[in-house]
Amino acid sequence: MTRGDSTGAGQHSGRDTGRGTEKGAGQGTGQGASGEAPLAEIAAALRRERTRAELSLTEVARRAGIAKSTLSQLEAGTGNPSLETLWALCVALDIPIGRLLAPARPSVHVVRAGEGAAIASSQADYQATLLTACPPGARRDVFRITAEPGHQRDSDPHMPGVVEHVILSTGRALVGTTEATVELHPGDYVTYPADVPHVFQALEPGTQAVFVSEHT
Amino acid sequence: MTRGDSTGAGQHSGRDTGRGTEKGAGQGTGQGASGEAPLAEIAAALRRERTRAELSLTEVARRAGIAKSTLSQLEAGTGNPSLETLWALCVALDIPIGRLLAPARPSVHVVRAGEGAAIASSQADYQATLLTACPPGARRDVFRITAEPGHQRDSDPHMPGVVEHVILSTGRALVGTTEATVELHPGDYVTYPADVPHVFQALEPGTQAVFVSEHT
DNA sequence: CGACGGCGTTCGTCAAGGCGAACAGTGGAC
DNA sequence: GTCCACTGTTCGCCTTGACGAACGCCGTCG
Repeated sequence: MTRGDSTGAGQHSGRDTGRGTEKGAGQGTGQGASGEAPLAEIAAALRRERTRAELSLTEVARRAGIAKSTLSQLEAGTGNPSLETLWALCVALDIPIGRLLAPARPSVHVVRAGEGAAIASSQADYQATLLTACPPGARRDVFRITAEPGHQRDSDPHMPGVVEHVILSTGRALVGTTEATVELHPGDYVTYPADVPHVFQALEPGTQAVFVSEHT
Repeated sequence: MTRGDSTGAGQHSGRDTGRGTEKGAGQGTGQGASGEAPLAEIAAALRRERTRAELSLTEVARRAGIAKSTLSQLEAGTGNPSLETLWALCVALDIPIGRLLAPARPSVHVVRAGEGAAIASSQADYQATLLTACPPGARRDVFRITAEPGHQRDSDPHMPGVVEHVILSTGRALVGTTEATVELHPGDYVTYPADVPHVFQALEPGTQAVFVSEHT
């Protein structure tokens, strides 16, 4: 790995040349585009999923058709698996690849009005901000929401993997998970996992928002 | 993998498996096929995302800190990238890693698309209106838009099948195809095909809208 | 007790992934 | 026209991932 640069053993992948760029990491909920190889996370996830399935390392290796030594090293955080290896493991564990690579990310991510990577336009009086890109295969339904203050609308957790997005149009509202609620002002954007309890509470009369629900 | 031993799967020597490319199959079931080699898909996704970002192969390779030869081979469908390589590419392209590895998931989930426009809420002071349901497999990117009146923003046709949605938050705007333009007021929603010339023209200062781009 | 079968780890070996250099095409500047 | 900067591709070389075998470690059976 990392032929030219950095340490040989280098966990840290070195090739973060692009690191410099780091444009606000648009991405919204993305996996945080952290620059280092997710070796440790892979290792942890691998072991986690394996124990969850109550399988032995040997058994998983056998099912995946890879050497157990390889799997052992992987779970130890050593090594840098190839795509085929990863794929085989995911099939063996019957999990989507993303489960290994996209660690649970229960954070609420806000893009304030005026924040976010603005996409340059040839016409200066037009601005577009990418709030979140869409993972392929995902389903996204778009709602318009009108809410009045007073009660607080609690939602029970939806199916795992559901993510919700809210862009406040007018008024004010408290939005987010019950543990991490944010006050939104017009133009603000927030996204949060919806497979945990979450809330939408209008703070002003005539509060309106655009609501996007994303089912994986 | 697909070494000598193995049980069942993966006879092909792996690498050229994908030659077929473009298996329409995938989609719904995700990786259910347990078939090998998301190679072709990686290759396609890689090139797709790269062109989407309007970057050259050389540039992406440079940002990722990998040899352009490697990237070239990857986009050609040859090779079996390591995790570090994949990760570096994802960082360089500023996309979540799952975007490359696609297939969503296994769970059979019911699609209740297009059911009922207005969704009743248990709390009367909360209203949600379903503007549009999402066709499975579609990709939707969500933008926030700020526009000032004056010029008219014309857009050239995008790729076939692209559909755009606009929900106006504040102000007024003319939106739609060049042949059928509509004036939007706050709360209004419009959708139109974007594979023909279309337009977004703010009519009031500080016009804001939520913009959803849908690639099939 | 020793033998067996399970586990996960470590050790050489070999092929394959990744690298850099050299390669062919393209478009613009002069 | 040549030169230059750039694209993406194809070639040897070499590091490194993946392999199988051997290892040490428990339980359990004979």
